[in-house]
Amino acid sequence: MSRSSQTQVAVLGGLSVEPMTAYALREAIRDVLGHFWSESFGQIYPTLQALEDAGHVERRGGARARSSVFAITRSGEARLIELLNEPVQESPPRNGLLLRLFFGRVLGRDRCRELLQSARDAASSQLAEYEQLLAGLQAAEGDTPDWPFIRMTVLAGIHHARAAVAWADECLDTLQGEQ
Amino acid sequence: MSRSSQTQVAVLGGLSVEPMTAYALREAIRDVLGHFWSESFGQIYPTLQALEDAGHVERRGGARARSSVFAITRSGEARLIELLNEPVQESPPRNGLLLRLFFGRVLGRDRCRELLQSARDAASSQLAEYEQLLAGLQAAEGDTPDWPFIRMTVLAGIHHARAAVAWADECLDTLQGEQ
DNA sequence: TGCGTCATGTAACCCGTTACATGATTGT
DNA sequence: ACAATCATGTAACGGGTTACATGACGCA
Repeated sequence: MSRSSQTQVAVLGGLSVEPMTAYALREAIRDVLGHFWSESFGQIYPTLQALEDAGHVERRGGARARSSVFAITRSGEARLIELLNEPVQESPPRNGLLLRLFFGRVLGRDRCRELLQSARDAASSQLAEYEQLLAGLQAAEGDTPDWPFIRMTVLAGIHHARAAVAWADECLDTLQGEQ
Repeated sequence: MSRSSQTQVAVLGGLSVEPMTAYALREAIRDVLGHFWSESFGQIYPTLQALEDAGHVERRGGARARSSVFAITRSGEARLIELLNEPVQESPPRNGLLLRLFFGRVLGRDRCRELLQSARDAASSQLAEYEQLLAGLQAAEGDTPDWPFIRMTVLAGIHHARAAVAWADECLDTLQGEQ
């Protein structure tokens, strides 16, 4: 049951690290989970409201304060565990780059080469970014109990980026011929 | 300009291969582009209607026939090229598996291991599937001008699946310790 | 005095899926 | 005759983004 609110996972998870305002929560999600998750204000505020109504989070600093800090409650922690245990549901695939390449005959070889090259460049610089991030986080969080799990998410980015670079190179090779 | 209708690319692209009914188009998209793209009936029918109104496709077999075949027109081909040349816009990331792993401390080591193992299994069998698909397509389409481009999309799947397996293995290693 | 950032929310909109209603064709 | 599949569409709904409206606080 429970209507898919994966948003609740991000929100409750964020608050499980430390209490914060909705605004700070959004920044945390953007900055920390940004590589594999995103939420907008339009989702966060209503979700927090719903979670408060359900008693899963509590508002500190006055119900009508200009700046209210939210904290996760006991029942919120239980709810988070429940949600984390629900089966992972992935969204239908929609890869604009592959869609374009598939119709490459129509698009033209040159334009395909350009697309591949810029995909390669993007993946390559992202790879460098992730590697730096990993080193930085290792220094900052290396001792916390969260570290092994944080590391996994960055590793996923690294593996993915490496694969993208190798793929683009292989494709560029096959398009190398004249004409 | 032009509101993002990536759906139009899939539809016009499909019809650029050969004329077909809306129903067949949906099957083609599911079976052929399925690894990286998806469209539902609720998208395809209105899109075809809009494209017909714009003169980009034409309906053959009677306007009110029970089974009308759509064909791309000259202006539709131009439109397709135009759309293919628009910048690739990717949707915001939303990876449910990484979201769960990130909060692995809350989820628990055992459950994380399970998630990783089933992700590994899925990727591994997908890899085998892609490799078989590549061989099959090579035999069937190896001589067509579309082949190099079709191949690229399958290669992307292969690289991605291999990376997923390697990543899951690496993560499982770090979680191997007792406790 | 005024700018930038922190902060809270809402409303409009868009994209897309699911479910439903309907009926023709084909094979057994 | 009937079941399965081909075929066409629509309506309801849900999830999510963007843009907008509003205002406090700190600082230069």
